[in-house]
Amino acid sequence: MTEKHLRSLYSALQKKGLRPTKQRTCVYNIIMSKKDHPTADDILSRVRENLPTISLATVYNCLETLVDCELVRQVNFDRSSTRFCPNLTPHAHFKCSETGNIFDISLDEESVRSLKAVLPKGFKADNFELSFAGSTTISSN
Amino acid sequence: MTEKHLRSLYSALQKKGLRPTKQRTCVYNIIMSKKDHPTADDILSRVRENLPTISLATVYNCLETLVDCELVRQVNFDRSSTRFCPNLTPHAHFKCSETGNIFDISLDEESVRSLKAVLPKGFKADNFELSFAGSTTISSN
DNA sequence: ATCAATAATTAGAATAATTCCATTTTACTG
DNA sequence: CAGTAAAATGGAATTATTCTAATTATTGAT
Repeated sequence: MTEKHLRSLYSALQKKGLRPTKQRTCVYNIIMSKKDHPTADDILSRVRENLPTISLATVYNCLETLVDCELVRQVNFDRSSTRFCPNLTPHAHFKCSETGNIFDISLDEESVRSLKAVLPKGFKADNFELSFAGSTTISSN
Repeated sequence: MTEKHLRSLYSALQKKGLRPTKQRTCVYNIIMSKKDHPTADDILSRVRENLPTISLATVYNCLETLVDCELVRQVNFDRSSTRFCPNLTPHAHFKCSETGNIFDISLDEESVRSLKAVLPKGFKADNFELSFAGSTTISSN
């Protein structure tokens, strides 16, 4: 599993002529190893368990690279810090107003189609973001 | 028209025991008088044409009040400054990657229903945000 | 393997948007 | 119109992020 991820990472980096440094590898592994939505700060502290001297600037650099390579996704909720998401399948997000927990809501092809169908002629979307806020009885996933 | 807005403003404020100050009134009028998506800074400079001494902090305070009273809506695109939107009907946003222009995309009831239908059992949404980024042949509205 | 060239990391300073705070001003109530 | 509570103000503080200049690591060629 980590092997598979390593290969995706290396080939995606190579495609752009970027180097597979230990910082990039570690940041990527950390994100892939837990299906949540950590902030750059969260990632910094998780990564520091393996690379105690990594800097926040590097974490930001690595994250930017990984997002550019489409290996991870960026999620924003209002003005709070950007979160990062290992889930590359089409999905929406739900944020519980009480707990702050964030859930991935998977979208089937039909939903994605009907989503994009709201756009009138003349608009071509490269990407979309759909997020909900509310309450849930689900504790976590 | 401004008369109608004034009445909505006053009654919404009254409902919460808040005072209709000239700053709040002016910020509200400015937002309602142009169907775009200004930032707090944009609003500051527009409002200063009428109230030259208003401060940015007050603009932020007024905007917070207006959002709480559900008289205007807040829109966030990634990490850029929050924008404010006079359109209270259900709609999505489209941001043109080339020009930065933001368009309201109106949603009929059916679309809103199918949007909310993506939520599994156990999730109850108070609100949602749907935004697209891409390119468009439409210049502006 | 070694070296130069280039890319990446680092720490800390800088920036941008927003919020906080202490003081002054304003609006409502009696 | 006086007193009180709310709101406005200017500036400092905060938060998330980006920039900068110096150091270190990686890669490709010898």
